[in-house]
Amino acid sequence: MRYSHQREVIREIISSTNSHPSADWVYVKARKAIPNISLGTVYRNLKQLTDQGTIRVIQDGPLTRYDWNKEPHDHMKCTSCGSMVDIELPNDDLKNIVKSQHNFEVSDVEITLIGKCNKHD
Amino acid sequence: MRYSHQREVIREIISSTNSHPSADWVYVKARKAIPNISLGTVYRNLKQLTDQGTIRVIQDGPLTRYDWNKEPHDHMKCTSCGSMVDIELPNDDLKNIVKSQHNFEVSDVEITLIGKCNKHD
DNA sequence: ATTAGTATTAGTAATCATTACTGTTTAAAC
DNA sequence: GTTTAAACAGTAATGATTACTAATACTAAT
Repeated sequence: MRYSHQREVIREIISSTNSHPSADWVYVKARKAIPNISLGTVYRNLKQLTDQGTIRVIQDGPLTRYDWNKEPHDHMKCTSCGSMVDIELPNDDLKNIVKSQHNFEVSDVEITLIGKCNKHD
Repeated sequence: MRYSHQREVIREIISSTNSHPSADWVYVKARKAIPNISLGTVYRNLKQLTDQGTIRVIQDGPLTRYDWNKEPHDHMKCTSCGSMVDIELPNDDLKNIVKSQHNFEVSDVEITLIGKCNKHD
């Protein structure tokens, strides 16, 4: 893939946060570096970066978010503050269950825990 | 909530399938019973049925689907045929991990297994 | 360094799913 | 039957995403 300044800026924006930003959030940030960048450019590059495995997509209900952390991990979503936090959970047991009981070959496990984080005790 | 023929038809359509249909799929089906039913009516009633707990929403990537099965359960999504199949998985271990390690009070656990189902060996 | 070729861009229009609005219809309480 | 508010059909509006197009800018070959 050919170098582009816009893509590099977008990649850096996503790499610099743990907040799993949406396309629009990236767009607002990107405009501070490149004021006339186009929203279409943001979407196109997010797709390219996803396709080449540089970032990954996570789905938060109907909202699409992006994540630089490609290590296998899951998420906790807080219903009070809306934040989505990374967490590592074991899932070998789950894989084995579906493999043995349903003959379903698992390539990926997505776990989201919904609840209240420790800020809202 | 007041009775409505439209809502009853929509509820029956969802209850009659395990395919976790989208709003549009329900709309197409509903028009066979009520040819001039409005898409807005479908959405409004899907929301009402969800709010009153008669059906539940499941998120398939950016696509919103509906499910009559309110028992706690998870889903297997086949990357070959796109089907989404119900499965019951234990998740007490996961709840305990996040409770003890992150002080995160879990109200709901959503697990989606992505892979190939037994039709595509 | 210049050129040529093509990927990428900005800007805008189009699409898709969903929600909001508005005047009309209808369930159901009196 | 009359009344009243909820629900409706039809349509417009919204928000996220994708598609289009002419101009721009990397990059490899000259």
